[in-house]
Amino acid sequence: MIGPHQVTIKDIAKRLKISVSTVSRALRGSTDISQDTRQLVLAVAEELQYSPNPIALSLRDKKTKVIGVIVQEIANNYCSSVIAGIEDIAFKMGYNLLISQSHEKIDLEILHARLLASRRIDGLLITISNETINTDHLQEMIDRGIPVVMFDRVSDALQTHKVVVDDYKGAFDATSHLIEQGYRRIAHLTISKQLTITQNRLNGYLDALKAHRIAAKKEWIVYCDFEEANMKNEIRKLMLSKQRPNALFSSVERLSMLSLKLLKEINLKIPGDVALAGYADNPMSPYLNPSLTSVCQPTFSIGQNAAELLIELIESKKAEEKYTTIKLKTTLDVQESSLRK
Amino acid sequence: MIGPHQVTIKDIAKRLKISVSTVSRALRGSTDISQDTRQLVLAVAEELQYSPNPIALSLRDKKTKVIGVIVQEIANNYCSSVIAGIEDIAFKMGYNLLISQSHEKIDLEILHARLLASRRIDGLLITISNETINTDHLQEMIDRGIPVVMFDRVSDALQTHKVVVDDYKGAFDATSHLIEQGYRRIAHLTISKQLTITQNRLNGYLDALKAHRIAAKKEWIVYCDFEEANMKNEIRKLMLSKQRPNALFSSVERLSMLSLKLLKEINLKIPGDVALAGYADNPMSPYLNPSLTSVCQPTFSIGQNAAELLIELIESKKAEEKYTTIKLKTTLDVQESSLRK
DNA sequence: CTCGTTACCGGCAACGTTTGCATAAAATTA
DNA sequence: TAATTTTATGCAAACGTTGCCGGTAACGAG
Repeated sequence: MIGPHQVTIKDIAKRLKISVSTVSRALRGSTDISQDTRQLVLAVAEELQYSPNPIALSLRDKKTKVIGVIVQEIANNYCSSVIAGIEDIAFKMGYNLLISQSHEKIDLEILHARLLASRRIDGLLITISNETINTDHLQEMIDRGIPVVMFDRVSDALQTHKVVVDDYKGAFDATSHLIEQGYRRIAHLTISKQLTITQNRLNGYLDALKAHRIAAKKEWIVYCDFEEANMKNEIRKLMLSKQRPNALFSSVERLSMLSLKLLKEINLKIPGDVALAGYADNPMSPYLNPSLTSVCQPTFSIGQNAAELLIELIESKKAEEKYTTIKLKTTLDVQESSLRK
Repeated sequence: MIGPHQVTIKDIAKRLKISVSTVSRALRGSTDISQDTRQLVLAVAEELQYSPNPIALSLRDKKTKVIGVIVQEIANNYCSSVIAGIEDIAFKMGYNLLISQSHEKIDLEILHARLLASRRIDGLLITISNETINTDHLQEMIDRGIPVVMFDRVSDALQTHKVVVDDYKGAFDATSHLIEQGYRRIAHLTISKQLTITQNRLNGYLDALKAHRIAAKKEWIVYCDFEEANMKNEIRKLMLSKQRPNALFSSVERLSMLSLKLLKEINLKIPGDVALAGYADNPMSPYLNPSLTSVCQPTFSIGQNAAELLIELIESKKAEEKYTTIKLKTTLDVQESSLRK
């Protein structure tokens, strides 16, 4: 086994009996150097398989070429697909990714933000946890000079670039579709009240009802937390109530999937007894039983856009005075679960 | 906006008019310091929100507390779930993750390995691409002092810790199950010949046939590459042949899913015309139409085990002389797609 | 009163790299 | 040939941190 010594600029210098500064200049192509020595240095560097130590560079330049990413769960179709989009751009621009999970907990989100900051990341991409109301920890990042770009679950409280989808329209279209298929007793399954994203989806749902002169019912707007047991309970309670709805529109993938599971468990026919439509990012949705009508998000593109905005922010020295919010389109993939009864 | 100056040990020293070494000692709890100054330093550190610069530490200690991970695709149920397991352990042990994708290309795999090495990662976790035969690039890592642990797709060529599932048994059980359900004309869909993992699965399939005195047919062992079009073509060719099989056992998730899609497209009933069983890591498999009989892998646990082995390797100074291979169990989840005809 | 011990603290070097400044040699000009 | 410019190189500092070495008081013992 060869010694694990990483070859440095000093090794090259020693070998050629010249100074490290000369080697450095030769390597980075300064004009201030003779052709002869440049060739020599390059040759030895090649021979020794020299690669510059980014740690040393980081210490000097206070740039790490690393982007932090905080998501709720890596093992989640939406998140992993967005990350793939982020990685696509980051790799092309010479950045690496440091990925952390908040597991939907504000405490973990804050902890990881601090941890990433202490790692001296150049910028942060984040979709906030469902517990997150206060965004001081993110403002703190920005104040420390670490730009932040939000995607998916964003917060109005924070002034920065954001990448979202048109949540309102996605919900409006899905609900309208259910109505057009003849369903008028439509319930809405959703999560935490404080997220902008779920508020927008709720509004899309409500406005679609209103547009078709259907009165909304308070009992049919069901808030769940992220526990699977709780979600199932809420859905069960709703579906066993006297005045039960004949269609469900769910605002997040987990609720869409759990509805499908639970309705089968309690022997309700889909769409015979209850129609189903919801946000979902599972590529297998069209192959479920029944195939699931879903609002599809351009996840890869969301990641790409967010990464591009962030890197722009990182590399432009001047402080940004104008922040933009990119709003991408969703598509409604109509399948069996929402067809006319 | 506050200046983006990161507070250092020097700031504390200057504030208290003491030397940096004293501050350092106070911070890291050396006994060689008076209680008074220690308290003072701690107080100022708290007030200034000091956090040690890991870059500087890395430069000194040649340890980055960063683990590199190379997978084929992040946006893949198997990979993202393994990564979640890795992250679980890594976080607890104070490590961060640098994640790269090979996209099933050996060139990208080599490139990313080198890139991660130049980032001075403390260790590497990898599942190799389907193009990877030669593992010199990984041996190179080990020679440079960066321990490597392989998971899922491992290589016999490399001497190191490995974490796999019992591929042979998973395939044997699934094939046996199909036979017991009355199917005897069973084809096997798989990918690149050179992967140990697919070889083992192939052997499990073959031995299950042999155990039931069924002759294997060469034409029914179908190798596909990773192009969706190619996969579909191969399956179509197989299913439109004169002597077509009445059951398919696929060795990877993508093939399982694509079979299901394609068979529906060409109007073959599952399991009426063709039964289906295969490796799959999609939590929604039981809710597909038809629900899919699948070999399930303990993905999260694979990640945890791999991370534990790697960190052990990193933190034990002594060179390892014995490498272990952890083999985890799979479970066969029987669903509609493989039921008796 | 002197010597040795102890407790506490500062200085310096090192990790790998870049860069401004100084300097020597070479080339150019007067 | 002397003066000046150009070219090529070396030196040292800096980034933030730790560890070794050395030094200075205060203190107790003889």
